[in-house]
Amino acid sequence: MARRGSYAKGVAKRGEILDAALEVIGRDGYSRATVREIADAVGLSQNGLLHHFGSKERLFVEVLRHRDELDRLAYGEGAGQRPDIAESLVRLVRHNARVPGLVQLYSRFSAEAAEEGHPAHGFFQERYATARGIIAEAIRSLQEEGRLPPGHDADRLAVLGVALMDGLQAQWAYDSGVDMAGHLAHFLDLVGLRSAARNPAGEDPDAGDPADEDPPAGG
Amino acid sequence: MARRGSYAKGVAKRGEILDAALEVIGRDGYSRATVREIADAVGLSQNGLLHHFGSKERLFVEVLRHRDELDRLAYGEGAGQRPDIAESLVRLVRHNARVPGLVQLYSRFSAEAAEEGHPAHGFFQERYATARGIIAEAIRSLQEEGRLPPGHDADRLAVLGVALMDGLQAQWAYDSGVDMAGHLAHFLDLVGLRSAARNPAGEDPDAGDPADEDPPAGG
DNA sequence: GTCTATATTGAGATAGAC
DNA sequence: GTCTATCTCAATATAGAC
Repeated sequence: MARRGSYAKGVAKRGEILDAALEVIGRDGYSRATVREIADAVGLSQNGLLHHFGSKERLFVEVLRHRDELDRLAYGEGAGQRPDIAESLVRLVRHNARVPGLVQLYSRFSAEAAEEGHPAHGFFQERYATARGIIAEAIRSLQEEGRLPPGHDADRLAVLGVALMDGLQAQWAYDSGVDMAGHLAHFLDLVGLRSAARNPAGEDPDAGDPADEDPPAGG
Repeated sequence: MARRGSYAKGVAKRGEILDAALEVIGRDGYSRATVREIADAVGLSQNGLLHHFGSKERLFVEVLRHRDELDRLAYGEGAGQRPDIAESLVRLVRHNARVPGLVQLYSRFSAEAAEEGHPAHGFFQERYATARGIIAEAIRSLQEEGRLPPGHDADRLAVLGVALMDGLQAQWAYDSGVDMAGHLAHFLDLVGLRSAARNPAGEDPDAGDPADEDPPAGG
Protein backbone atom coordinates (compact mmCIF):
# COMPACT_ATOMS: atom_id res chain seq x y z
CA MET A 1 0.00 0.00 0.00
CA ALA A 2 2.60 2.49 1.05
CA ARG A 3 5.17 0.82 -1.18
CA ARG A 4 6.20 2.65 -4.33
CA GLY A 5 7.08 1.79 -7.89
CA SER A 6 9.85 -0.64 -7.10
CA TYR A 7 7.48 -3.02 -5.33
CA ALA A 8 7.42 -5.55 -8.14
CA LYS A 9 11.19 -5.50 -8.34
CA GLY A 10 11.46 -6.25 -4.64
CA VAL A 11 9.10 -9.17 -4.94
CA ALA A 12 11.04 -10.58 -7.88
CA LYS A 13 14.30 -10.19 -5.99
CA ARG A 14 12.85 -12.01 -3.00
CA GLY A 15 11.89 -14.92 -5.22
CA GLU A 16 15.36 -14.93 -6.73
CA ILE A 17 16.88 -15.02 -3.25
CA LEU A 18 14.64 -17.89 -2.16
CA ASP A 19 15.73 -19.90 -5.19
CA ALA A 20 19.39 -19.12 -4.54
CA ALA A 21 19.05 -20.12 -0.89
CA LEU A 22 17.55 -23.44 -1.92
CA GLU A 23 20.35 -24.08 -4.36
CA VAL A 24 23.12 -23.23 -1.91
CA ILE A 25 21.58 -25.30 0.88
CA GLY A 26 21.11 -28.21 -1.47
CA ARG A 27 24.63 -28.00 -2.79
CA ASP A 28 26.71 -27.13 0.28
CA GLY A 29 24.56 -28.27 3.18
CA TYR A 30 22.94 -26.22 5.88
CA SER A 31 25.98 -25.14 7.87
CA ARG A 32 27.78 -23.87 4.77
CA ALA A 33 24.68 -22.00 3.69
CA THR A 34 25.68 -18.69 5.24
CA VAL A 35 24.04 -15.42 4.40
CA ARG A 36 27.20 -14.47 2.56
CA GLU A 37 27.17 -17.58 0.38
CA ILE A 38 23.55 -17.08 -0.54
CA ALA A 39 24.17 -13.40 -1.20
CA ASP A 40 27.09 -14.28 -3.48
CA ALA A 41 24.96 -16.79 -5.36
CA VAL A 42 22.38 -14.15 -6.15
CA GLY A 43 24.87 -11.36 -6.81
CA LEU A 44 24.27 -9.27 -3.72
CA SER A 45 26.30 -8.30 -0.70
CA GLN A 46 25.39 -9.79 2.62
CA ASN A 47 23.37 -6.78 3.63
CA GLY A 48 21.90 -6.30 0.24
CA LEU A 49 20.25 -9.62 0.91
CA LEU A 50 19.36 -8.95 4.52
CA HIS A 51 17.53 -5.83 3.43
CA HIS A 52 14.87 -8.09 1.93
CA PHE A 53 14.46 -10.52 4.80
CA GLY A 54 15.90 -8.83 7.88
CA SER A 55 17.75 -11.86 9.21
CA LYS A 56 18.91 -15.32 8.32
CA GLU A 57 16.10 -16.81 10.39
CA ARG A 58 13.40 -14.88 8.58
CA LEU A 59 14.91 -15.83 5.24
CA PHE A 60 14.85 -19.51 6.16
CA VAL A 61 11.29 -19.29 7.43
CA GLU A 62 10.26 -17.88 4.06
CA VAL A 63 12.10 -20.67 2.26
CA LEU A 64 10.18 -23.27 4.26
CA ARG A 65 6.90 -21.43 3.85
CA HIS A 66 7.46 -21.37 0.12
CA ARG A 67 8.22 -25.09 0.15
CA ASP A 68 5.05 -25.85 2.10
CA GLU A 69 3.00 -23.85 -0.35
CA LEU A 70 4.39 -25.76 -3.33
CA ASP A 71 3.91 -29.09 -1.54
CA ARG A 72 0.36 -28.17 -0.63
CA LEU A 73 -0.43 -27.50 -4.28
CA ALA A 74 1.27 -30.67 -5.45
CA TYR A 75 0.16 -33.14 -2.77
CA GLY A 76 -2.58 -31.45 -0.78
CA GLU A 77 -6.31 -31.67 -1.18
CA GLY A 78 -7.39 -31.27 -4.74
CA ALA A 79 -4.01 -32.22 -6.16
CA GLY A 80 -4.18 -34.95 -8.75
CA GLN A 81 -7.15 -37.19 -9.15
CA ARG A 82 -7.38 -38.78 -5.72
CA PRO A 83 -7.20 -36.48 -2.74
CA ASP A 84 -6.54 -39.41 -0.41
CA ILE A 85 -4.58 -38.70 2.74
CA ALA A 86 -2.45 -41.83 2.97
CA GLU A 87 -1.30 -41.67 -0.61
CA SER A 88 -0.69 -37.94 -0.38
CA LEU A 89 1.57 -38.36 2.62
CA VAL A 90 3.51 -41.22 1.07
CA ARG A 91 4.05 -39.25 -2.11
CA LEU A 92 5.11 -36.19 -0.19
CA VAL A 93 7.65 -38.21 1.76
CA ARG A 94 8.87 -39.88 -1.41
CA HIS A 95 9.37 -36.44 -2.88
CA ASN A 96 11.26 -35.29 0.20
CA ALA A 97 13.80 -38.05 -0.29
CA ARG A 98 14.75 -36.29 -3.52
CA VAL A 99 15.48 -32.94 -1.88
CA PRO A 100 17.92 -33.69 0.95
CA GLY A 101 18.96 -30.06 1.27
CA LEU A 102 15.43 -28.98 2.06
CA VAL A 103 14.96 -31.80 4.51
CA GLN A 104 18.17 -30.83 6.25
CA LEU A 105 17.05 -27.22 6.42
CA TYR A 106 13.76 -28.29 7.94
CA SER A 107 15.33 -30.65 10.48
CA ARG A 108 18.02 -28.36 11.73
CA PHE A 109 15.94 -25.26 11.72
CA SER A 110 13.04 -26.84 13.56
CA ALA A 111 15.45 -28.22 16.16
CA GLU A 112 16.99 -24.77 16.66
CA ALA A 113 13.68 -22.96 16.79
CA ALA A 114 12.34 -25.20 19.53
CA GLU A 115 14.01 -22.86 21.94
CA GLU A 116 11.52 -20.37 23.31
CA GLY A 117 12.05 -16.92 21.86
CA HIS A 118 13.63 -18.10 18.61
CA PRO A 119 12.41 -16.03 15.66
CA ALA A 120 11.01 -19.13 13.96
CA HIS A 121 9.42 -20.64 17.05
CA GLY A 122 5.93 -19.47 16.20
CA PHE A 123 6.20 -20.68 12.62
CA PHE A 124 6.97 -24.25 13.62
CA GLN A 125 4.49 -24.26 16.48
CA GLU A 126 1.75 -23.30 14.08
CA ARG A 127 3.02 -25.65 11.41
CA TYR A 128 2.87 -28.67 13.70
CA ALA A 129 -0.63 -27.79 14.84
CA THR A 130 -1.73 -27.30 11.25
CA ALA A 131 -0.18 -30.53 10.04
CA ARG A 132 -1.87 -32.53 12.80
CA GLY A 133 -5.15 -30.78 12.07
CA ILE A 134 -5.06 -31.57 8.36
CA ILE A 135 -4.31 -35.24 8.91
CA ALA A 136 -6.85 -35.61 11.71
CA GLU A 137 -9.52 -33.98 9.59
CA ALA A 138 -8.78 -36.28 6.67
CA ILE A 139 -9.04 -39.29 8.95
CA ARG A 140 -12.35 -38.08 10.32
CA SER A 141 -13.65 -37.80 6.78
CA LEU A 142 -12.73 -41.42 6.16
CA GLN A 143 -14.47 -42.39 9.37
CA GLU A 144 -17.64 -40.57 8.39
CA GLU A 145 -17.63 -42.47 5.13
CA GLY A 146 -17.25 -45.67 7.11
CA ARG A 147 -14.03 -46.61 5.35
CA LEU A 148 -11.90 -46.91 8.48
CA PRO A 149 -12.01 -49.64 11.11
CA PRO A 150 -13.83 -48.33 14.19
CA GLY A 151 -12.04 -47.40 17.38
CA HIS A 152 -9.41 -45.18 15.77
CA ASP A 153 -8.69 -41.87 17.43
CA ALA A 154 -8.10 -39.42 14.59
CA ASP A 155 -6.20 -36.89 16.69
CA ARG A 156 -3.88 -39.51 18.13
CA LEU A 157 -3.21 -41.03 14.73
CA ALA A 158 -2.38 -37.58 13.39
CA VAL A 159 0.23 -37.07 16.08
CA LEU A 160 1.78 -40.43 15.26
CA GLY A 161 1.82 -39.69 11.55
CA VAL A 162 3.53 -36.35 11.92
CA ALA A 163 6.03 -37.79 14.41
CA LEU A 164 6.82 -40.61 12.05
CA MET A 165 7.54 -38.30 9.15
CA ASP A 166 9.92 -36.25 11.30
CA GLY A 167 11.59 -39.23 12.89
CA LEU A 168 12.11 -41.08 9.64
CA GLN A 169 13.93 -38.06 8.29
CA ALA A 170 16.38 -38.26 11.17
CA GLN A 171 17.25 -41.89 10.46
CA TRP A 172 17.37 -41.26 6.74
CA ALA A 173 19.80 -38.39 7.29
CA TYR A 174 22.29 -40.87 8.73
CA ASP A 175 21.50 -43.72 6.37
CA SER A 176 20.07 -42.86 2.99
CA GLY A 177 19.16 -46.52 2.63
CA VAL A 178 16.27 -45.96 5.04
CA ASP A 179 13.21 -45.91 2.81
CA MET A 180 11.15 -43.17 4.43
CA ALA A 181 8.15 -43.53 2.15
CA GLY A 182 8.19 -47.30 2.45
CA HIS A 183 8.22 -47.19 6.23
CA LEU A 184 5.45 -44.62 6.35
CA ALA A 185 3.36 -46.75 4.00
CA HIS A 186 4.00 -49.75 6.22
CA PHE A 187 2.75 -47.84 9.24
CA LEU A 188 -0.36 -46.70 7.38
CA ASP A 189 -0.99 -50.31 6.39
CA LEU A 190 -0.58 -51.47 9.98
CA VAL A 191 -3.20 -49.07 11.30
CA GLY A 192 -5.57 -49.75 8.41
CA LEU A 193 -5.36 -46.24 7.07
CA ARG A 194 -3.84 -46.97 3.71
CA SER A 195 -6.18 -49.60 2.36
CA ALA A 196 -9.12 -47.67 3.75
CA ALA A 197 -8.14 -44.46 2.06
CA ARG A 198 -7.24 -45.97 -1.27
CA ASN A 199 -9.52 -48.64 -2.44
CA PRO A 200 -11.85 -50.67 -0.22
CA ALA A 201 -11.91 -53.30 -2.95
CA GLY A 202 -8.23 -54.01 -2.41
CA GLU A 203 -6.00 -53.36 -5.39
CA ASP A 204 -2.23 -53.46 -5.29
CA PRO A 205 -1.41 -50.68 -2.85
CA ASP A 206 1.85 -49.81 -4.57
CA ALA A 207 0.53 -49.41 -8.08
CA GLY A 208 -0.24 -46.05 -9.55
CA ASP A 209 2.97 -44.18 -8.82
CA PRO A 210 4.58 -44.43 -12.24
CA ALA A 211 7.97 -42.96 -11.43
CA ASP A 212 9.20 -40.57 -8.82
CA GLU A 213 8.83 -37.70 -11.16
CA ASP A 214 8.61 -34.31 -9.61
CA PRO A 215 5.07 -33.05 -9.44
CA PRO A 216 4.07 -30.02 -11.48
CA ALA A 217 5.30 -27.73 -8.73
CA GLY A 218 7.38 -25.46 -10.90
CA GLY A 219 5.65 -25.69 -14.26
CA MET B 1 48.50 -46.68 30.12
CA ALA B 2 51.01 -43.93 29.58
CA ARG B 3 49.09 -41.64 31.91
CA ARG B 4 50.67 -40.84 35.27
CA GLY B 5 49.55 -40.09 38.78
CA SER B 6 47.04 -37.43 37.91
CA TYR B 7 44.94 -39.86 35.89
CA ALA B 8 42.28 -40.25 38.58
CA LYS B 9 42.06 -36.50 38.94
CA GLY B 10 41.47 -36.12 35.23
CA VAL B 11 38.70 -38.68 35.27
CA ALA B 12 37.03 -36.98 38.23
CA LYS B 13 37.31 -33.62 36.51
CA ARG B 14 35.73 -35.01 33.37
CA GLY B 15 32.79 -36.27 35.39
CA GLU B 16 32.47 -32.91 37.06
CA ILE B 17 32.45 -31.21 33.66
CA LEU B 18 29.80 -33.56 32.31
CA ASP B 19 27.57 -32.78 35.28
CA ALA B 20 28.12 -29.05 34.86
CA ALA B 21 27.32 -29.26 31.15
CA LEU B 22 24.06 -31.04 31.93
CA GLU B 23 23.12 -28.42 34.48
CA VAL B 24 23.90 -25.46 32.22
CA ILE B 25 22.09 -27.01 29.25
CA GLY B 26 19.08 -27.78 31.40
CA ARG B 27 18.99 -24.33 32.90
CA ASP B 28 19.84 -22.04 29.99
CA GLY B 29 18.99 -24.11 26.94
CA TYR B 30 21.27 -25.46 24.29
CA SER B 31 22.21 -22.28 22.49
CA ARG B 32 23.21 -20.52 25.72
CA ALA B 33 25.27 -23.51 26.77
CA THR B 34 28.59 -22.23 25.45
CA VAL B 35 31.90 -23.70 26.40
CA ARG B 36 32.56 -20.59 28.45
CA GLU B 37 29.34 -20.96 30.44
CA ILE B 38 30.03 -24.57 31.19
CA ALA B 39 33.61 -23.77 32.10
CA ASP B 40 32.43 -21.05 34.46
CA ALA B 41 29.98 -23.44 36.08
CA VAL B 42 32.73 -25.91 36.87
CA GLY B 43 35.29 -23.30 37.85
CA LEU B 44 37.60 -23.59 34.87
CA SER B 45 38.66 -21.36 32.05
CA GLN B 46 37.40 -22.09 28.58
CA ASN B 47 40.56 -23.86 27.61
CA GLY B 48 40.95 -25.50 30.94
CA LEU B 49 37.77 -27.29 29.97
CA LEU B 50 38.69 -27.89 26.36
CA HIS B 51 41.89 -29.50 27.51
CA HIS B 52 39.82 -32.41 28.79
CA PHE B 53 37.52 -32.86 25.80
CA GLY B 54 39.23 -31.16 22.90
CA SER B 55 36.16 -29.46 21.51
CA LYS B 56 32.59 -28.59 22.25
CA GLU B 57 31.37 -31.35 19.95
CA ARG B 58 33.41 -34.01 21.71
CA LEU B 59 32.19 -32.76 25.07
CA PHE B 60 28.56 -33.03 23.97
CA VAL B 61 29.07 -36.48 22.54
CA GLU B 62 30.41 -37.57 25.92
CA VAL B 63 27.41 -36.02 27.66
CA LEU B 64 25.05 -38.01 25.44
CA ARG B 65 27.09 -41.18 25.80
CA HIS B 66 26.94 -40.79 29.56
CA ARG B 67 23.18 -40.28 29.36
CA ASP B 68 22.74 -43.40 27.24
CA GLU B 69 24.76 -45.41 29.70
CA LEU B 70 22.62 -44.30 32.64
CA ASP B 71 19.43 -44.93 30.66
CA ARG B 72 20.64 -48.36 29.64
CA LEU B 73 21.19 -49.25 33.27
CA ALA B 74 17.85 -47.85 34.35
CA TYR B 75 15.61 -49.01 31.51
CA GLY B 76 17.58 -51.52 29.50
CA GLU B 77 17.63 -55.26 29.71
CA GLY B 78 17.95 -56.48 33.25
CA ALA B 79 16.67 -53.23 34.77
CA GLY B 80 13.85 -53.74 37.21
CA GLN B 81 11.82 -56.89 37.38
CA ARG B 82 10.42 -57.04 33.86
CA PRO B 83 12.83 -56.53 31.00
CA ASP B 84 9.96 -56.01 28.56
CA ILE B 85 10.67 -53.87 25.53
CA ALA B 86 7.40 -51.96 25.27
CA GLU B 87 7.32 -50.97 28.91
CA SER B 88 11.00 -50.08 28.88
CA LEU B 89 10.55 -47.72 25.96
CA VAL B 90 7.49 -46.07 27.46
CA ARG B 91 9.29 -45.54 30.75
CA LEU B 92 12.34 -44.17 29.02
CA VAL B 93 10.22 -41.69 27.08
CA ARG B 94 8.33 -40.75 30.22
CA HIS B 95 11.65 -40.07 31.89
CA ASN B 96 12.80 -37.96 28.95
CA ALA B 97 9.83 -35.66 29.41
CA ARG B 98 11.36 -34.73 32.76
CA VAL B 99 14.74 -33.70 31.33
CA PRO B 100 13.93 -31.19 28.58
CA GLY B 101 17.49 -29.88 28.49
CA LEU B 102 18.87 -33.28 27.60
CA VAL B 103 16.19 -33.84 24.98
CA GLN B 104 17.00 -30.50 23.43
CA LEU B 105 20.70 -31.34 23.41
CA TYR B 106 19.95 -34.62 21.68
CA SER B 107 17.60 -33.11 19.10
CA ARG B 108 19.76 -30.21 18.10
CA PHE B 109 23.00 -32.07 18.16
CA SER B 110 21.70 -34.99 16.13
CA ALA B 111 20.29 -32.57 13.56
CA GLU B 112 23.63 -30.76 13.31
CA ALA B 113 25.67 -33.92 13.13
CA ALA B 114 23.66 -35.28 10.23
CA GLU B 115 26.00 -33.32 8.01
CA GLU B 116 28.73 -35.56 6.67
CA GLY B 117 32.05 -34.84 8.32
CA HIS B 118 30.61 -33.51 11.56
CA PRO B 119 32.63 -34.72 14.55
CA ALA B 120 29.57 -36.43 16.03
CA HIS B 121 28.31 -37.97 12.79
CA GLY B 122 29.68 -41.40 13.54
CA PHE B 123 28.30 -41.39 17.06
CA PHE B 124 24.73 -40.83 15.92
CA GLN B 125 25.02 -43.16 12.95
CA GLU B 126 26.08 -45.93 15.27
CA ARG B 127 23.51 -44.97 17.88
CA TYR B 128 20.62 -45.22 15.43
CA ALA B 129 21.80 -48.59 14.19
CA THR B 130 22.20 -49.83 17.74
CA ALA B 131 18.80 -48.56 18.85
CA ARG B 132 17.09 -50.26 15.93
CA GLY B 133 19.02 -53.43 16.61
CA ILE B 134 18.07 -53.58 20.28
CA ILE B 135 14.38 -53.07 19.58
CA ALA B 136 14.31 -55.49 16.66
CA GLU B 137 16.05 -58.13 18.74
CA ALA B 138 13.57 -57.70 21.58
CA ILE B 139 10.69 -58.08 19.14
CA ARG B 140 12.19 -61.22 17.69
CA SER B 141 12.40 -62.65 21.18
CA LEU B 142 8.69 -62.03 21.66
CA GLN B 143 8.01 -63.69 18.35
CA GLU B 144 10.01 -66.74 19.28
CA GLU B 145 7.96 -67.02 22.45
CA GLY B 146 4.84 -66.78 20.34
CA ARG B 147 3.60 -63.72 22.17
CA LEU B 148 3.28 -61.49 19.12
CA PRO B 149 0.67 -61.69 16.36
CA PRO B 150 2.26 -63.24 13.27
CA GLY B 151 3.20 -61.26 10.21
CA HIS B 152 5.15 -58.56 12.04
CA ASP B 153 8.47 -57.51 10.57
CA ALA B 154 10.73 -56.88 13.55
CA ASP B 155 13.20 -54.71 11.65
CA ARG B 156 10.49 -52.52 10.19
CA LEU B 157 8.78 -52.12 13.55
CA ALA B 158 12.10 -51.11 15.08
CA VAL B 159 12.54 -48.34 12.53
CA LEU B 160 9.04 -47.08 13.27
CA GLY B 161 9.60 -47.16 17.01
CA VAL B 162 12.83 -45.21 16.86
CA ALA B 163 11.32 -42.71 14.43
CA LEU B 164 8.35 -42.23 16.68
CA MET B 165 10.46 -41.48 19.72
CA ASP B 166 12.43 -38.87 17.78
CA GLY B 167 9.40 -37.33 16.13
CA LEU B 168 7.37 -37.11 19.30
CA GLN B 169 10.20 -35.15 20.87
CA ALA B 170 9.93 -32.59 18.10
CA GLN B 171 6.23 -32.00 18.66
CA TRP B 172 6.67 -32.04 22.42
CA ALA B 173 9.38 -29.38 22.13
CA TYR B 174 6.80 -27.01 20.67
CA ASP B 175 3.90 -28.09 22.86
CA SER B 176 4.72 -29.63 26.20
CA GLY B 177 1.11 -30.80 26.35
CA VAL B 178 1.98 -33.52 23.84
CA ASP B 179 2.18 -36.69 25.93
CA MET B 180 5.12 -38.46 24.35
CA ALA B 181 4.89 -41.58 26.48
CA GLY B 182 1.14 -41.79 26.00
CA HIS B 183 1.41 -41.58 22.23
CA LEU B 184 4.19 -44.14 22.11
CA ALA B 185 2.12 -46.49 24.27
CA HIS B 186 -0.82 -45.95 21.94
CA PHE B 187 1.31 -46.93 18.97
CA LEU B 188 2.59 -50.03 20.73
CA ASP B 189 -1.00 -50.97 21.53
CA LEU B 190 -2.02 -50.46 17.91
CA VAL B 191 0.61 -52.83 16.60
CA GLY B 192 -0.02 -55.38 19.33
CA LEU B 193 3.41 -55.00 20.86
CA ARG B 194 2.43 -53.68 24.23
CA SER B 195 -0.11 -56.24 25.35
CA ALA B 196 2.11 -58.97 23.93
CA ALA B 197 5.15 -57.83 25.83
CA ARG B 198 3.43 -57.18 29.11
CA ASN B 199 0.84 -59.70 30.05
CA PRO B 200 -0.91 -62.02 27.61
CA ALA B 201 -3.71 -62.37 30.18
CA GLY B 202 -4.63 -58.73 29.71
CA GLU B 203 -4.26 -56.63 32.81
CA ASP B 204 -4.65 -52.85 32.87
CA PRO B 205 -1.83 -51.75 30.64
CA ASP B 206 -1.27 -48.53 32.56
CA ALA B 207 -0.98 -49.99 36.03
CA GLY B 208 2.33 -50.64 37.67
CA ASP B 209 4.00 -47.26 37.18
CA PRO B 210 3.37 -45.77 40.62
CA ALA B 211 4.65 -42.28 40.02
CA ASP B 212 7.08 -40.84 37.53
CA GLU B 213 9.87 -41.12 40.00
CA ASP B 214 13.34 -41.11 38.66
CA PRO B 215 14.79 -44.59 38.44
CA PRO B 216 17.83 -45.49 40.51
CA ALA B 217 20.12 -44.10 37.87
CA GLY B 218 22.24 -42.04 40.23
CA GLY B 219 22.02 -44.00 43.45
C1' DG C 1 51.11 -31.99 32.54
C1' DT C 2 47.89 -28.57 33.36
C1' DC C 3 46.32 -24.21 33.06
C1' DT C 4 45.93 -18.69 31.79
C1' DA C 5 46.10 -15.21 28.50
C1' DT C 6 45.72 -13.77 24.00
C1' DA C 7 45.16 -13.72 18.86
C1' DT C 8 42.76 -15.20 14.91
C1' DT C 9 38.89 -16.56 12.26
C1' DG C 10 34.30 -16.45 10.78
C1' DA C 11 29.42 -15.86 11.69
C1' DG C 12 25.38 -12.44 11.84
C1' DA C 13 23.85 -7.75 13.00
C1' DT C 14 23.94 -2.66 12.70
C1' DA C 15 24.80 2.27 10.97
C1' DG C 16 24.85 5.28 7.66
C1' DA C 17 26.44 6.86 2.78
C1' DC C 18 24.86 6.86 -1.94
C1' DG D 1 17.61 -0.90 -2.68
C1' DT D 2 22.33 -1.64 -2.19
C1' DC D 3 26.77 -0.91 -0.50
C1' DT D 4 31.06 -0.23 2.85
C1' DA D 5 32.61 -0.33 7.31
C1' DT D 6 32.26 -1.76 11.87
C1' DC D 7 30.61 -4.41 16.01
C1' DT D 8 29.76 -8.53 18.88
C1' DC D 9 30.35 -13.05 20.01
C1' DA D 10 31.67 -18.02 19.85
C1' DA D 11 35.20 -21.32 18.72
C1' DT D 12 39.83 -22.55 17.99
C1' DA D 13 44.85 -22.29 18.13
C1' DT D 14 49.19 -20.67 20.06
C1' DA D 15 52.65 -19.18 23.71
C1' DG D 16 54.24 -19.69 27.71
C1' DA D 17 53.68 -19.65 33.19
C1' DC D 18 53.66 -22.89 36.98
